[in-house]
This record gives sequence, C-alpha cells and structure tokens, in this order.
Amino acid sequence: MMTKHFGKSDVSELVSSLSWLEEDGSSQDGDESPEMRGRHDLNVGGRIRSYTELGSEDMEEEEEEDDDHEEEVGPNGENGPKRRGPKRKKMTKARQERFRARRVKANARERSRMHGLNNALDNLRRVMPCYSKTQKLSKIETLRLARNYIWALSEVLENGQSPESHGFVDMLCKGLSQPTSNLVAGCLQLGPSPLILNKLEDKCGGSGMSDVVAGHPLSYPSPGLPSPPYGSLEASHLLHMKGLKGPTYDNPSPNECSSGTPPYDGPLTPPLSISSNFALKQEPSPHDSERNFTAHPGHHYLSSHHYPTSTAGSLPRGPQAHPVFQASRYELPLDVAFDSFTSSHLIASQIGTI
DNA sequence: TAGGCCATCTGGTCCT
DNA sequence: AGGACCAGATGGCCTA
Repeated sequence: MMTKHFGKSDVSELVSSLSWLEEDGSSQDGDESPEMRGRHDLNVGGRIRSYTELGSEDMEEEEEEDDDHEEEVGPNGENGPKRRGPKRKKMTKARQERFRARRVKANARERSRMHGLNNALDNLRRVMPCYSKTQKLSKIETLRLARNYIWALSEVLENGQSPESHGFVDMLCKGLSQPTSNLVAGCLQLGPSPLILNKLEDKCGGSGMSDVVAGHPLSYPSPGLPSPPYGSLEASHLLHMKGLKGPTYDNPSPNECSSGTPPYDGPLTPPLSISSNFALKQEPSPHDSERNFTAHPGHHYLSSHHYPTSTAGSLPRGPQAHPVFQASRYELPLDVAFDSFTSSHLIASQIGTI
C-alpha cells in the first residue's frame, strides 16, 4: 500500500489555510459575495416559514402574496423593483406535491450530508490529543485544536521541540476557550489517570504497553486527579510522541491497546506518519513567514490572561471539570494535583518560584 | 434568563 | 433536471 507522506511545507500550507480559525467568532461576513448580500435582502420582511408549518392552503396563500409583491410600490411612489427571472407559474396541486416531494428528498440528503460531516468531525476528535467520549469538543473547538495540533507537530518537526514542552501545550491551546485549554493542558501534563493505566495494563498483560505509557513523562500517574470525562491523552498519541524521541522506541499497534475509548477504525494518518516525516528533507515553506503564530514561553497557559474567557462556560459541554482541577487554573495546588517532579517543576517554573 | 451549540429546514447557486 | 454545497433562519437543549 502506498502511503503519502506529508512534508513540512504541506503542513504549513494546511495550517495557513486554516488561519481563519484564529478569528474570534465564526462569522465570515467579510467574504460574503454580492449575490449573498442580495439574498439577505430577499429575506428581509419576514420569517421564512417552513413547509412543516405550512399547510397546502398556506402555500397557496404565500404564492398569492408573492404575486402581489410583483407590483410593489416604493416608498416614494415609484414602482419598486420587480422580481427578476421567469414569472412563477401558478402552484397547482400537482406542482405543490412535486415541490413538496423534492423538498423532502432534498432535506433528507442535506441531513445525511450533515451527518457525514459530523462523522468526519468525530473522527477528527478521536485523533486529537485529548479525545473524550463524554466531554466532546464543540465543532469549532475541534477545528481549532486540529489546526493547532498540526501546527505544533510541524514545530516539532522543524525545530525538534519536545512535545512535552510548555511551548507545545501553549501552541495546542492557542485560541481555544479556557475550558478547552484546561482540558488540553490537563491531558498533556497530567496524563491519564491510574485507572487508565491499570486498564492498559490489564489489556496488555502488564507488559510492554503499560510500561511504555507509564514511563512517559506526560503520563505520570496523578493520584487524586479526576479521570475522564476530563479527557485523556490517547495511548496512541503517547506512542506518537514517544516515537519522536528516538529510534529505539518499540511502537506497538495503536489498535492493540486502547485506553478505554472505542478504537478509531479510520486511518491514523496524521500522528502515525510523524516519525516517518523525520526522514523527509524539510524545505522552507513560502507560508512560513506568513504564520502569525508565536509560542509564548513563560506565559501561564492555565491563566485567564492568556486564554480569554469569552466563550468560557459553554465549552466543553457535559460534566464540568473537577473542582480541584478547576481550582488549579489559578491556585495550582501542587501538593494535591501535581506530585510528579516533571509537572511540579513545570508549573513551578511558570509561576516563578524557581 | 441569556448565551452557546446544535440539528434541521430552506432557497439560492453551481455543476454534471 | 437533479444533486451537492452553502449560508440564513429557527427552535430546542443545556449550562452558568
């Protein structure tokens, strides 16, 4: 089977093409075409009534209203703009039925199209570094995190930056809402709970995989910390990151041991191809200079200063973060939550105690 | 109750 | 002609 390997320039282009995700809010009004603006005008003047609300009589009524508008008189007495295009035919009963049938079919297609889109988005969620079945990222947060993830990994490729570093988490959290930032930071720093590790151990017979995961600095067991639904770093992701550190790593199949989440049956292309990307000759991308991302080493990435709370409280949905974890956003209860040297050192250095 | 997110319906446009 | 795609409108659900 042929596998396409993406080089750094590909990654850069991809990240650059997603730059609109950085904008706060999803409005793209600025890109609106004149036709679309015209369409807005057509919508002015009343709510569009759906055909689930309209009986056939209502449809006829609406048709008559439309006919009346054709001779509309403007505010100054002049004739208003007439509707362009061919004059509408009278809605006969048969036409109404055909129209209705067409509409029903189109609705069904649109529904299934959107379901397909949502499935794809769900698959994307599963390869994100903090996939949680119970605390689903919203669509926009998923896209933003995906963009950040790609960008962060490209930085790893380019600069050899450690995926365990503060900067890596910083990049991942860029532009995300505070709850999502907390989720990501928590997943990457605190790693899966002992429960997950135990599960992995059970599944893997207490050898190999569990050692690998437990040995990873990112996955240091954190007694007293909440277990999912606060999200977890998938074992597969740990493996990817571990794989970045050197060629001696024994990389078992990610499908052999999962961390309690359903196995993703689709291709795991983005993370799995990372190590092979190291072998590629990296060429500077023309988009490199266009990237306006900057890592912010030294920032407290758990602080509200860095991650505005404009959408905080709405994302992610579902059970809210554990009080201890929430409190850690500001108070950093090192003795309770961060008992590993790595995490404590990291957090302590951020708050300036070292 | 307000605000965010989401699913659905809808009509317009483009393409085959 | 019909399907895919898109964006606006709407209402429901949920959480703070």
